[in-house]
Amino acid sequence: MKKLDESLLTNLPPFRKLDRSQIRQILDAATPVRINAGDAFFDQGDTAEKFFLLLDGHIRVVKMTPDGEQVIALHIASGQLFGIAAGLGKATYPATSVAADECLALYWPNVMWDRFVATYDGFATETYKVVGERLDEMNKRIVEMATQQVEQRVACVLLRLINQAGRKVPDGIEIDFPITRQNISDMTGTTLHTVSRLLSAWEKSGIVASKRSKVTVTEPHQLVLLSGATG
Amino acid sequence: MKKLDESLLTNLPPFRKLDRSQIRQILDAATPVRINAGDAFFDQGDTAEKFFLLLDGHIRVVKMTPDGEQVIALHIASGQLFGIAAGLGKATYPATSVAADECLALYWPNVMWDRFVATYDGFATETYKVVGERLDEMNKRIVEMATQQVEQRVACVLLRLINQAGRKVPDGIEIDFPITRQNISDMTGTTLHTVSRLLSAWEKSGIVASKRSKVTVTEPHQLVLLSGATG
DNA sequence: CGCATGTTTGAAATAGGTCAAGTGGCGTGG
DNA sequence: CCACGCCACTTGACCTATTTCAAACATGCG
Repeated sequence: MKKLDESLLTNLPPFRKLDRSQIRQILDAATPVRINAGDAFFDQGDTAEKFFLLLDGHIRVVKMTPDGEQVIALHIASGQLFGIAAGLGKATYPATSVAADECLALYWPNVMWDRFVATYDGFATETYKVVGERLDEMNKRIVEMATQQVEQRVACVLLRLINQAGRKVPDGIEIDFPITRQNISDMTGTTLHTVSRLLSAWEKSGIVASKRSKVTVTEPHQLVLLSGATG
Repeated sequence: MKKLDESLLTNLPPFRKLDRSQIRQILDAATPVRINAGDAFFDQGDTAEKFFLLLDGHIRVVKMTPDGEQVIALHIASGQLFGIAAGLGKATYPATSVAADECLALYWPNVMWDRFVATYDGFATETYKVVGERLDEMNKRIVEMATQQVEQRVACVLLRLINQAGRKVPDGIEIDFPITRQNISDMTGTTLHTVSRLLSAWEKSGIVASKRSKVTVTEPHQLVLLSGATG
């Protein structure tokens, strides 16, 4: 196995305060994994034995209900830690991590978690900051689901996605990974039919453009208006 | 100010591993506060300068939307830390903490947070375990809101409440703090009318009994059935 | 080229929200 | 101690956003 390049980690929040030799140590302890779109790094309920860092690609964090329905709790973009059950005192992963596109990640065994926290200055702080942000995001979703109509929720989700995984293209901002109407409905607690109708309508008004599994927002501002300005 | 009794903290998770002298130190650094039902320890958006431990009473964690609607994110029972923005790298409190009944709490200035984490063994671990549990709970709520109908959501909330703050009474399990239909609707993303209709119906079937601002579940098992078994 | 997967769209059905009106307990102040 | 007013609660009637059902229609991969 060839050595991983140190530049992979240098600029990521959890490792920002570390020097080259520390990063070297961390990398030498890491195992790389690559998975295809649609596959999972781990499943909900699996014993949590490792924690991960996503280097490339996008992950959908999916929860399954007992009766088979699924809900997408959030997305993870490259550069972020995930599967950190270890850090939160959990024995099993609370959700499944499905690759939205081809993904490359590193992982470490859980025993390293405490070591990282103890040894590397800033690792704990930066990490729990990320946890705080996820808490916030989930909070916002709860509020949205509780107070807003479907149209606004879908608008919010698209805005959030272009913020987290948007790529500038000539005619607007494109969501940088494959995403279906069904996916969007799993994020908003609605049906693919309703999402389809909404996107069709928005496409007619020139707010979005979409192909199969691909969405581009052409008029973000219009979408903000539709979203009820909650973000 | 008279000295606080050490037994207050001895059996709470964050302090479980500490000895008497350590607990003494912690208590000596704490300030007690008492607030009335309906008042708030802090408001959403306030600069986060302290973190709290609830000794007695029940708190509603409330988020306000820009347009004045409110959503109850979760409840906090006595013995739990709250307002721990500090530990998650946040500069302001993300929600308002309203007392559901008369509340007694201790607080410490934020600077103590890092000290606690560094000095007291087990404090960080136990605390982040609590964060993990809240994440879980929020997750569950998101899934519920996304997949279940109002009736099931309300059933779930009642079950959760009797778990977290239930008190055995002759005719069932009572929620140990005042709670209105409006409160329940703020927790489930519905209207007080719908909640009222549901409770009326359940009261007719003998599943619950309720007075003004008081709910008792008489047939928890029936409620589990109605909840769709997600919990 | 054909199948699987994703998408569109109409029509019918409904859960639950909105509107409106009224009841009843309870604490306060006279 | 009583009456007043507030606040929580209830209930009916109506209305509509969204889901459900059903049926085609694209698109792209093997």
